[in-house]
Formats: sequence, C-alpha cells, structure tokens
Amino acid sequence: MMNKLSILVVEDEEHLQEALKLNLELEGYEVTSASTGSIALKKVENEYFDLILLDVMLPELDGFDVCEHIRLKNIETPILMLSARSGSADRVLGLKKGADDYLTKPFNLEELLLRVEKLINKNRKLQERSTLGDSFSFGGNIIDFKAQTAINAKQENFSLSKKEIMLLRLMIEYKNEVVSREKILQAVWGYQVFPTTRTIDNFILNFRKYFEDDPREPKHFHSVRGVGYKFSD
Amino acid sequence: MMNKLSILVVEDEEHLQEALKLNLELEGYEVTSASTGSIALKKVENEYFDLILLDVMLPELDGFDVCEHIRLKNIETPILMLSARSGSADRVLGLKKGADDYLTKPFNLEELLLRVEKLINKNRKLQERSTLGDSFSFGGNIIDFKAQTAINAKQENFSLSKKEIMLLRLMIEYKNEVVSREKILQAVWGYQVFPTTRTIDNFILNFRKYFEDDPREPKHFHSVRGVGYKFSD
DNA sequence: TTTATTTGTTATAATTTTTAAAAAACAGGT
DNA sequence: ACCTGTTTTTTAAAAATTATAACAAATAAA
Repeated sequence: MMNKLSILVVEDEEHLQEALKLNLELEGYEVTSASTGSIALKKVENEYFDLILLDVMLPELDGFDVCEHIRLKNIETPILMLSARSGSADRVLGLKKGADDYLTKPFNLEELLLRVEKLINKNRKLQERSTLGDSFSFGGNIIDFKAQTAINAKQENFSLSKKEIMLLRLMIEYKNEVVSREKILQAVWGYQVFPTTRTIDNFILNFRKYFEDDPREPKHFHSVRGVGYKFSD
Repeated sequence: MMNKLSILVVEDEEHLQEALKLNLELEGYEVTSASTGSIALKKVENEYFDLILLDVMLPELDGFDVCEHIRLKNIETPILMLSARSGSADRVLGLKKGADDYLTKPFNLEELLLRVEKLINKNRKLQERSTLGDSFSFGGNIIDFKAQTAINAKQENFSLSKKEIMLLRLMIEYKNEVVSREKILQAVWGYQVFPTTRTIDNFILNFRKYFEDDPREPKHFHSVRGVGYKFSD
C-alpha cells in the first residue's frame, strides 16, 4: 500500500500556488495548499505532511512566524522556505527559525524539485535536525523535549504539559534575550487566541517552582517589568 | 567486557589537541588525534569512531570540507564542529554540510563534554531504532512481532492484530518519546484514511489491559494530554 | 459467523484560564 | 531621601475548558 508523499504548499500568490501544485503533482506528490499562515498552521496541526513548502511573504503571519510556531509544537516536518529577498540575513533567519533549506525567488523549477526530493529523503533516513537538540540542561535541571519530562536539581522527575514545553522551548531559544509578552502570546498561543495576560505569569510561576533553587530569587527565569521575561543559564 | 567509545579529535593547534585528548580520556573515551584534514579523512575511512570532534580552522582542507567528504562517503558518524567564529552563518554552513552540532571557541569544557555525550547517545538511540528486532520485552511482557503474539506478565498467551502490531512497533521504536496522534495516524493508518481519534484511544486502552499491571495506573503506555502517547519500559 | 476495527456517548481527570488579593516596582512631588 | 498614588507582577485558589478513559454499540473484514 504505497502511499503518496504529501506536501503542503503555503503561498498566497495564486498563480505560483497553482504552478507549484501542478508541478509537484506531476512528480507524484499529494499536494495541499494554504494561502495564509494561520490556515497553514491549522492544517499542519491536524494532518501529517512529508514536507512544507513555505513562502516567507504572507499576509498577517509571515513565514518565519509560521516556521517558529511549527517547531515550538515539536513538529519536525522538513520545511523548505521560499523568499523573494536574496539577502543572506533572511536566509540565516529562516534557518535559525528551524527551516531546513531556503530558496530565493525567482527559482529554477528543476532545482526546486531536486531540493524537495532531497529534503524528503533526508528526513526519511534520519528524522532529526531541529535547531534545538532534544534535551537541554541548566543549573542542575535537565529538560527532555521529546519525552516532555524534566529532572530538577533535587532529582525530582516530572512531566511537562504541551504548553509548558512550548514556552520553555521559546524561552530557551531566546536565552539571554528578553521575550515580550506579545511575542510569547504570538508564538505559544498563536494567532487568534489571546488569553488574558495573567496566564503567562502562572506558567513562569510554575517554572520557578520546578527549576529554581529559590523561586523568590530566580536565577533563570527573570521578569523584565513592562516587557516580558528572560531566560538565562 | 564493555568496549570504550572512541572519538577522533581533529585539531591542528597542539595545546588544544592535547587538552581535548586528556579530558576526553578522563571521561573514559578512547581518543585518536589528527592534525590535518587529510589525515583525518584517512583515519575515518579506515577505522570506526563513535564521534568526530572537528575544528573548522585547519591547514589545507578545512573542517567544512572534511565534513562534506565524510558525508559523501555515507559515513554517518556524528560530527561536532568547533569554530572560533561565532557568526551564525558559519554555524548554519556547518550544519548544512552535515555536522550534528556546533560549538564556538572558546568553549566551556563542561558543555563540550555534555554535548559529546549527548551526540553519542543520540546516535546509539537512532541505531537502536532501526535495529528493533523481531521481539521485544518489557516488564514481564514479551512481544513477538513476527508471530504477532505476546505473553504478558500473567503468562497469558494471546495474539495481536495487524494494526495492534503496527502501533506497538511504532511506540516501541519511539520509546521514551511522545508520539503525536498525527504521527500515529500517519504511520499506522496512512494519510488517506483518517479514523476518528477515539480509535487510537481504544488501541491504547487494550494495550493497557494486555500489558499493564494496573491499567488505571499505566507504567508503560502513558498518555500525554493534547499531544499523543508515550511508551516507556 | 467470528473477529477486528471504528464510532459515539458520558464520565472523569488534566490542564488552562480567570479571579482577586497582596507584594513589588516605579514615578513624581515634597 | 522619603512619601504616595499608580501600575505591574506574584501568588494561590476557584472556575472553566478540553482531552481522554471507558464502555457499549455499530460496521467492516476475514
């Protein structure tokens, strides 16, 4: 029961979307399209894809945000980014956010198809290569992102919820940088859903209880008044 | 007789080479050194290593080249790159050439050792994954994948259905990692057929009845709310 | 038919969000 | 430097929400 390999194309420009779909289908892939970032995110959450072809320039949520969001959710589907800008800053940003490859528009169709194939095969061989490894340790604590568990300095072993893992991932990715509340809401809670702001505080409160030696005097989870929070090891 | 894990250190600066060798040996690794890229390549071709520690700045053939060559030869030994340059462009290049991790000099020794350990374990885990044999046992249960049968702790002998076997295999392959519902659906049911998510629950429910001491307090088949399930032995 | 798989329902439990009071941080004026 | 009013964060507990467990029943497959 050889199933077709599936690709999600995220592209707002209709012509290009059509063209990509057509060509990929000709290559034997099952293609699904999304024309905005939020639609793409919904699809990714509910369906499995072997690859995501992601344009950077999208209305509302841009490609970088979509990419970040996908990785925070522990979804490791390979992502190939497309962008009109050829500057290396963009390329690096894309790769940092967890994209696996990056192609500048206008691109050669042959090359695109080649890269698509390469990425899919690479992923089949060894599914890995996330920017952040699958575990991270700081001050006697060890977090295992894949198992969604942690061991703290007191050798207590406990498990973490989905949102906790996402927030931890985000803060660790931005370690030593302040992450604003808006950014957190955007990245962890996503587009539409905005819980009242105390929610974040409660998560931080718990992190301090889990991981800080003295929760009153946090060494890792710092608050930055008026802005947000900062993680440091 | 447990064999020592072996590491190849590729570093031209003598002091650092010595220091690395010493510290890694203290950790119990068998260390081989190479001071140029071409020597390193020769050694890699003729000998097995569990990990390669590779400096980017080398005379003649640089670290990126060495890395690329190794990967072209289909040698999948994990590579940890060391570089003096902290720019993320280098990091990205390194990872693209097939390095598994990247560390900037000057580095903290603790961190290096930690990453070395992590990489070696990761590799072992991956190898284990593809090597999952025809049978597997945990907590008094024995599963025979080929015969599609199992014996549980109560010595009851029973047979498993095709889907049950597939799901078991998947979960055991990813033991100690959370496997999302999407991934399960993808792997066991394929992309076209999407049963409601209750179906998965029912399979897990049965596994618990078959294999758990107390199905109410599962020790092996854990649910991870909002994500999926996790097997652990 | 018999067995395996899927669907539908309600109860239960885990997680997230809200609420609200207390503490802390800040800014301006004295 | 010290109040004082204001804003923001911490905290804990209650409430709301949502996913899963558990079971029964319906389909589909063998």
